[in-house]
Amino acid sequence: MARHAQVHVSTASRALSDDAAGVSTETVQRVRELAAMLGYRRDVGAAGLRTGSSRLIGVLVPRLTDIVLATIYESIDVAAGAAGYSTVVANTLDDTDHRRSHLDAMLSRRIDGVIIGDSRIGDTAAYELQKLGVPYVLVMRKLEGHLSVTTDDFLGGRLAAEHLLGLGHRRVGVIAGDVLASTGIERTQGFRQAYEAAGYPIDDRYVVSSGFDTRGGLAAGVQLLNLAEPPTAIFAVNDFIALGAMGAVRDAGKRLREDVALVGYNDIDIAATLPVPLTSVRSALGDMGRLSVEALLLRMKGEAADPVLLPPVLVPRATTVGVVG
Amino acid sequence: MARHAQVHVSTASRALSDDAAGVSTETVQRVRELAAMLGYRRDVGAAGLRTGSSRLIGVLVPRLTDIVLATIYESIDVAAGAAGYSTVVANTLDDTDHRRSHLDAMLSRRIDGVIIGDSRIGDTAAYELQKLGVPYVLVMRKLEGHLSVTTDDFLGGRLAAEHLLGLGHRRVGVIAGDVLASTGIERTQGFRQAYEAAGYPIDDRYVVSSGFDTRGGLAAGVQLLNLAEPPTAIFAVNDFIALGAMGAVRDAGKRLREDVALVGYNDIDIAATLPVPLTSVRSALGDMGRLSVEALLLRMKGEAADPVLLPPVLVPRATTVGVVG
DNA sequence: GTTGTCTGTGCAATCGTTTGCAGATGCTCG
DNA sequence: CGAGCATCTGCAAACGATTGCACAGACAAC
Repeated sequence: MARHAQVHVSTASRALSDDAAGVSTETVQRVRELAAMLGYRRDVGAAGLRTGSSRLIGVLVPRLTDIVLATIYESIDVAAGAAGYSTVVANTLDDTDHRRSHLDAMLSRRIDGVIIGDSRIGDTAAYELQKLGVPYVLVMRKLEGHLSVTTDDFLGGRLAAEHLLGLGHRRVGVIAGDVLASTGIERTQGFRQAYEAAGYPIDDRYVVSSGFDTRGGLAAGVQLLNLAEPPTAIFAVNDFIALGAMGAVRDAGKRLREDVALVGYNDIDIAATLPVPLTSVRSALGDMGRLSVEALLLRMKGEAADPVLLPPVLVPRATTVGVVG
Repeated sequence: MARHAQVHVSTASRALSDDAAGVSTETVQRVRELAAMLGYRRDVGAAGLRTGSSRLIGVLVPRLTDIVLATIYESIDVAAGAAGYSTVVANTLDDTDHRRSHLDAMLSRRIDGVIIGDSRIGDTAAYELQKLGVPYVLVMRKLEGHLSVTTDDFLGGRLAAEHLLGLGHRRVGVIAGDVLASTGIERTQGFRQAYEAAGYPIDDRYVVSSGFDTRGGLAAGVQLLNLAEPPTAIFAVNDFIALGAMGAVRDAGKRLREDVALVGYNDIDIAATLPVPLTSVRSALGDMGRLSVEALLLRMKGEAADPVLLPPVLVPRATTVGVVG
């Protein structure tokens, strides 16, 4: 241990701490130099034992292979790092057992707070944390009664609907994602209500649920295109689903836009460079991550934080319009 | 603390430990029941303080938004979890400062081992860990003199070359990725050597480096297609680069396959469902993650582990062949 | 010269575990 | 019935840091 090196005992702790109050400048300097020379590293775990804070934030996501969540996690990690916290992330695969065991592991490490990115209707994780008194914030997906930082999914769905309505599409389909995730639910609701308000209510057969990945989009796309009167446009509640739907359109021998228009959601990087660039509703993923950390830090200080609802924007591309604006 | 609840003192520790030797079955049962009732959770950090093991494995990746690395990380986390370890992942963005600070944070948490997925030529992280005596394994990218688990990138490059040679392409371009990453280097070398062996050496102007993302692929693609005699086929050393190149082909008003054939690398999920499905060299990403954990666990036990070189397979699709086999 | 204030340092307890050692209890065997 | 042994439990010392408190010394004021 560095402290036993040359100098005194545990005055070193004070010397190495941020404010270093009550220690002579001279001593501080000497201790710090020695620490640097010896390659001394404070043991965060041991410090946490005493201070009660692990300086660790847990992040729950469905899957990191979903670029959307990976992007959010990246921004969370950056923001947390800037505040002096490390993050631990867990893939819960939208599965109760995985969530349980990962959350348990996090609590065993005396996590200081949790950012939940995988909540679903009926989910108990948030309630449990509430009961345990562990600060938490929901991100991306919301849940009634819990603080969340999300985009305005309802509005996003409406934007997609207005875009397609403006292009003259009357018979449209929706690939709605997970029926228990607020994102899929609200985007679908916003979309349907806009169509209904315009006088073209969408039949339930034209709304199919799916996984949030390419595979799910493919299957759902096939199902929609196999209807007796297939839709002339499809709204996919996320870009991966849209990519899968592209595969379905191709397999059905149809052309994107001319035969079937397609709108995705989130506007991930690759949407713009695809052979047929994808129209998508853009959400500010990085902001979401950053703001969720800010909200969590407030909660960890015991202060109140307000829910956040970021406004989405539709980016028109070749899957819906001929000439890109 | 649960132990002070009803029962004895720290016999509880023994009762809760895995083998529970030297404790009566009766006591074990009683303690465990009580622990369950009280929702007691062992503090891993405090235990680590005593035992010297944090049961934490650090993982260094360039970016999690790169699906390839996210996939590897997922499998690492699963394999580590099965062995009773948690993982912490860090985005180093292929940047020295980020790597330094993240590695420092990990060492401060007394990490038990590190899996390095972002090594580049000239990188010191591996040497530093070696010097500190912290077990580590390289994954995905190799580095001379360090244990690694990778796919046979040289062979993968050769497979791509043989495929294009077989289709009659003589003037080809390569988008080589990061010049300091072994993946890009070896895939490019394998590809070039196969072409050279076939009697069609590739001019340096037809080999351009790039970032490993869509953006980089787009820029490099534009550069290749702007050559006086543009290539009839392009080998991109990863699928995201290939996606970017697709954008370049589209922007140049050319058709995929007919005008410019395209081969990617890694065969990520979306490659198959694109409007024009992408020919790609598949590597067993999940296996790579799992095997890297196995190798690391061996090293952590002080045993020797052998380097692993997984064989890639080429999957032909519409960007190179008319009818998909 | 005594008292008081202030600054800088050291002491020791504490956080939640694990673990070597010793003590207690009950059993077996001679 | 006593010695010896096995089995179970408790004690206490670590692990590496933080922090309230007390103490030492310097200096000023009265």
